[in-house]
Amino acid sequence: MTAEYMTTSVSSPAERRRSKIRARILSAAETVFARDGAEGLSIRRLAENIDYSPAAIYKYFSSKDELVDELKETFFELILENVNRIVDTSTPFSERSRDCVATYVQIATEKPHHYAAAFTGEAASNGSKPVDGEPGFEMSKKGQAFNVLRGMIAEGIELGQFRADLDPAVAAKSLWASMHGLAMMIVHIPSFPALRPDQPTISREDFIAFHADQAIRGLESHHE
Amino acid sequence: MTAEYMTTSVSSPAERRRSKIRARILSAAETVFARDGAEGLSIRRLAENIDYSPAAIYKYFSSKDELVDELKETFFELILENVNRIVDTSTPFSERSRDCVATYVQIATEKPHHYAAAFTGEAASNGSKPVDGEPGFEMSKKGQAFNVLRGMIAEGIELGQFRADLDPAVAAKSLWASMHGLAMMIVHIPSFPALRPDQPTISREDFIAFHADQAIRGLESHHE
DNA sequence: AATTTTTAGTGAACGGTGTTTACTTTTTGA
DNA sequence: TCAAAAAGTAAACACCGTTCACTAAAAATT
Repeated sequence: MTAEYMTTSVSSPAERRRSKIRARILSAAETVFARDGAEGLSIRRLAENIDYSPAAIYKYFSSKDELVDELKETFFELILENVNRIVDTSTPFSERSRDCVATYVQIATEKPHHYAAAFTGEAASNGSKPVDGEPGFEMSKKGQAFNVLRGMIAEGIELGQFRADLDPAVAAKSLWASMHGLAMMIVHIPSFPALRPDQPTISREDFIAFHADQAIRGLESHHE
Repeated sequence: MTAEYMTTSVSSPAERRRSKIRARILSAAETVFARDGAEGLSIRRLAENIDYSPAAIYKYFSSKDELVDELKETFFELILENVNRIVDTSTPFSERSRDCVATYVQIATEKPHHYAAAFTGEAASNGSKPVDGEPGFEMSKKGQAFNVLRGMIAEGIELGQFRADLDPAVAAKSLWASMHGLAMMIVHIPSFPALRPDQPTISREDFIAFHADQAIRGLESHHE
């Protein structure tokens, strides 16, 4: 019992083979998902794509939800990476903070199905599993992204650029909600910021910048 | 052909009977929908509730989507009514504008399934029917609600409370997106503004007020 | 090396969905 | 009264996620 961990090296050939197939399933799923979203991804069609029987998928994933959850987590990894890249630059704070939130929206725009699914699946899975010994929100990629945002706001307060009476955690949630709203709008209304397919409004890029600016303005203190 | 409209009074008994049944279907659907949302509402269970065969529904609605669309439109009617009630009060503008957007979020919170469905179904139906002679966005309840918001911002600009360089239409969309984000957060994360079922954050009501204040601040001009 | 045990993979089925088709019954209008 | 239109239905179609009983292959144990 003591030397149990010596039975295999860090991963046996069998384990490596297994996770290779898992990855192949995920990869095929990712392709379909990016094109057709969560509803368009069916276990049956997925199985057909990789020449397996539908039941075979269940040897690697306990449910479709679990499979999709992995795609979502990978997506949040992508967001986190990109946001961190902005945070770590040395551009002036006011510019950097605006870039940071705009980038968040930008990525959501590029993978709309991922973004929509990442937030619309929550209720079902969150309500039914309050498993107490879980990894926990703080360590999930989503949680990490939130912490980056909160840190940024704390920095702004220290610099005197943001109002001193702000609670960074509350302000971060508010700012996040604001960006989330724009992301969702773009995801669900393809022509946004145009309300109809036809004409006249500013470009999406400019709108994102405006919205980010607007949200950051709300946090700023006004000393002149 | 000229006196066609005299064939019946404004509505024949047959027509009244028909729309009564239609209303009965919608009413039963509304009940299920409020409890279980769009996915939980099935034509088959609905038919069972009102002692009809599933196929019978299709004599009144051409698809499930059309049925759900009517529920959504009614919901937007509710939002519009409530927002208008605030707009028409004579409280000071800065308070009134905050109340207005907070009310929007409040109603979304009270009927989460309606709100979520109203925005998550859009892409599919919007992309495939650019019927050019349509009723049009401007006259839909959603469109009217937007116009109210834009009008409010225009008023703020005239009063000198909001920045003069704002485009009311753009600012309205940004403000709307901001409120939409909070509404969606609350809808999909039941514990929001708490990120986890357990502890410590401000009350939801206070958070909504904070968020509304934050968004309006972004619009304000700073004269002192 | 032989044998047991575990794992990978499958076909068929269960219960569910939205929707269509062919059919019967009822209601309506001339 | 009688043809036409509308209301209503049972049965089927084509999907869906998931489970079950089963076989074939690989791994582990003796």
